[in-house]
Amino acid sequence: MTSSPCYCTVLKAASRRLAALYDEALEPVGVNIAQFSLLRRIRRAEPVTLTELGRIAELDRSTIGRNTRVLERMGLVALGRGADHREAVVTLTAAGHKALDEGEPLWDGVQDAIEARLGNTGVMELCTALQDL
Amino acid sequence: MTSSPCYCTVLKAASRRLAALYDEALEPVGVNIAQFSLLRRIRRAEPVTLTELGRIAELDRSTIGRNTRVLERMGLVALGRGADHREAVVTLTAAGHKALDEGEPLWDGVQDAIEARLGNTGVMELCTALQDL
DNA sequence: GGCCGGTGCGGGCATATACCCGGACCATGA
DNA sequence: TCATGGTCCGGGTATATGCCCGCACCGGCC
Repeated sequence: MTSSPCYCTVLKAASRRLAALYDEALEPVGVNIAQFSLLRRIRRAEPVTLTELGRIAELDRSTIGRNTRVLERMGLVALGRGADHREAVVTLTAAGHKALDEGEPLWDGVQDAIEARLGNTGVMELCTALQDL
Repeated sequence: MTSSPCYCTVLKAASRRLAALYDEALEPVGVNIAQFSLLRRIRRAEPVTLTELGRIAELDRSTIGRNTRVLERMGLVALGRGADHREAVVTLTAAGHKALDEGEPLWDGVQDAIEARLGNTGVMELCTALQDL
């Protein structure tokens, strides 16, 4: 057997390269891909608690809390308390919706570029493999 | 067109899951997969400067500098100055070699598990796609 | 020999990420 | 009612990552 590459390292490197692509495209909107993705998840689940958001995004709850607070400082989301006073409830602000609307076409551009580079089968295979990981 | 998933987000999530796998396996050695991977790169290129290491690992030079300093604090690598007094030269310590030797079989185990899960074609397709990104 | 552009490093700043812990709150059972 | 266990959040700590800036050093050119 020839020595295989470290799948984790290869994945991380590709992840960083890809993130840089998206970040550059989203630069005019003032958010990075992690923030944009989080905004989209919030829009889909809104109103949503931090714990639920963490579950959806497969992120540690404390990570979600911190990332959400960054969006709050940016004025893109609002944090409030739910009926259950333990829960922190997240909702999008008008500026948050605007950022999503402005970012969407830019994001689409990157998605299209990637699909063009990998081809339909390539994309399909990639998604299948990532899902199995 | 059905809406496609954000390739970057999917990739990052898979990357985190995978890292957790490797980290758990390497736990007895006391290093995480990022550190283990960096140690392997150092062993392959040793003696090597930080800038060169960053180029190899596709990481920002300041990132490599910091990560290497963590390994230095752990006693796994030694940092010195080269003939060119601007350069910081990295070499493995005995403890660094030991960590690599101990980690290798654990790392192999995770690699094998992944190959078993994806199958030969799956792994091949994944690597091809990641390379093209 | 001294100036000057180029190169390499480290520090500052910001975000992303995870683990652990303590405090607040809720619901249930005694 | 109230004690108990479970849930949720936030803060502390540590690593990972990138960008920018200033400092030190090197080599070539005058």
